Amino acid sequence: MSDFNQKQIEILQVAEQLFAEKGFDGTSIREISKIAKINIAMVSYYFGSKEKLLESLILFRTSDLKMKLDNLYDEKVSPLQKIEKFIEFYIEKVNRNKNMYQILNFENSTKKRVLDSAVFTAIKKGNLQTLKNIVKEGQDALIFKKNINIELITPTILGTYFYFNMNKPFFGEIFNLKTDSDFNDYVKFHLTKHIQQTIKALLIYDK
Amino acid sequence: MSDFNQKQIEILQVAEQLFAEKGFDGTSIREISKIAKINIAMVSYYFGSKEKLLESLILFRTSDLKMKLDNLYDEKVSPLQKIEKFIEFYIEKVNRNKNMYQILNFENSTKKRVLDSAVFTAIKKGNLQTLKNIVKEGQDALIFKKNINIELITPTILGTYFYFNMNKPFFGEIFNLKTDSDFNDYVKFHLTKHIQQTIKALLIYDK
DNA sequence: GTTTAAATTAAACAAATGTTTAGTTTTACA
DNA sequence: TGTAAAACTAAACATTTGTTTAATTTAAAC
Repeated sequence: MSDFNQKQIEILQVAEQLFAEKGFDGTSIREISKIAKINIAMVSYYFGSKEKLLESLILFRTSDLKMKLDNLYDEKVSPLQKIEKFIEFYIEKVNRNKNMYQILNFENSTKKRVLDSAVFTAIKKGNLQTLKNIVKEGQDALIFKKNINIELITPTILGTYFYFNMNKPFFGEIFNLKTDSDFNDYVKFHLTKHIQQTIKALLIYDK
Repeated sequence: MSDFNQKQIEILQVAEQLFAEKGFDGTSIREISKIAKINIAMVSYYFGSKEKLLESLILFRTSDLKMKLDNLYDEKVSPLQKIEKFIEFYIEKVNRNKNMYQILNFENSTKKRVLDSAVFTAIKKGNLQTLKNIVKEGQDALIFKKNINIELITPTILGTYFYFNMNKPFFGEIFNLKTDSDFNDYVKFHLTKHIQQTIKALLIYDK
C-alpha cells in the first residue's frame, strides 16, 4: 500500500490538476509549489524529482482506476442489463478520474516518457475479460449475435467519452451547456445513454 | 493561400512529427533545428517564435483537414452506403493526418494555449451538416429510425479511432500487430468495418 | 562587377527550469 | 528538558530554454 502523508497528498492533487490542464512538460515545479503553498524544494524532498512525482501520482491513483465489476454477476440480471450497467459504471468511473485519464492518455501517446504500462495493461485485460464474459452469456442466450469483435467495444465506449470531453468547447456550444454541472449532467444522462444504445445495437442488430 | 518555401515546409514537417511525438512543450527548437539540419535562429527568422511556428503549422495543415464529401451526394447510392463511405473517408482522412490531429487534440484539451478554434469549429459543423443530411435522407426513406442524436455520432466514429490509436501498444499486443504496416492495415480493414457496423446498427436497430 | 537584399551562421542573452545545498524550525520521544 | 530526526526554507546551482544580435555568406538585380 502506498503511504503518502497529508502534505504529499496535497501536492499530488495540485500536480494532478496542473498536469491534466497544461501537460507534464507544460507544468513547472514552481507552479505546483506556489498553488500547493509549499517550498519548491519540498517536491524533491518528498518525491525525489519531477518525473518521480509523476510516478508517485500514477501510483497514488492506480487503485482508483481499477474497476469493481464483480457485482455485475448477478444471476437475475439479463446480459442486456449487464451491458448497460457495465457502460454506466465505466463512464462514471472514468469521468470521476478524468484528470488522471487525461494525463495517462497523453503520456501514453508520447514517446518521451515510458510509463510502466504493465499495470494498466493488466487492468485493461481484466475489464476486457469481464466484458467478454457478459457478451458470451448474451450469445449463449441467443440475445446477442455471433461474430462480435469484443476487443473493439471498449474503444467505442471510452473513445466516444474521451472525444466528447476533448472537444468540450464545441459540444458545450452546440448543446448549450454553460456550466461544468451542465456538462457533467449531459455526460451522465445523454452521452451515457447514447453509448449504451450504440453498444446494444451493435450486439443485437444482425447485418 | 499560405505560401511557405521549401525550407519552411521542411521545418514544419519536422516540427509536426516532434510535436506529435513529444508534445509542444516537450519539444525544443534546438531539437527541431538539429533534425531539420538548420540553424536555431532560422525558426525565429522564418516564423517569429515557437508559438508562431505552431500557428504556422496549423495554418499549413488546415486545408488538409477539410474533408471533401460532396461526392457523397450521388443519387444512386443508398443512405446506408453513404454512411459507410462517410465513415471510410473520414477515418482514412484522419489516419492520414494523425500527427496533426494528435497535436490538435492535445492543444485543444490543454488550457495553456488558446488556439483559434473558429476554423475547426466551422469544419466540424460542416461535417456534422453533411452527416445530418445523410441521416435525414435515410430517415425519410424509412431506413433509419427516428430520434437519433446525430451530434454524438462523430464522437463515436472518431473517438473509437483515436482511442485505438492512443493505445497502440495495447492493441498491437492483443491483435499481434508487429509493424506499423500491420497496424495501419488493421485500421483500414477491421477497425473501419467495426465502426461502420456500429453506426449502421445504431441508425437502424430500434430499441 | 557592383550593389542590395535575403539567407545563414555562431555567439551571446536573459529568463526559466529542475535540483541541491546549507541552514533553520518544528516535532517526537526518551 | 535535551536531543535527534523530520520538516521546512531561502538561496545558489548548473542546464536548458526561447530569442536576439552582429557578422558572414549567398543570391538576385541592375
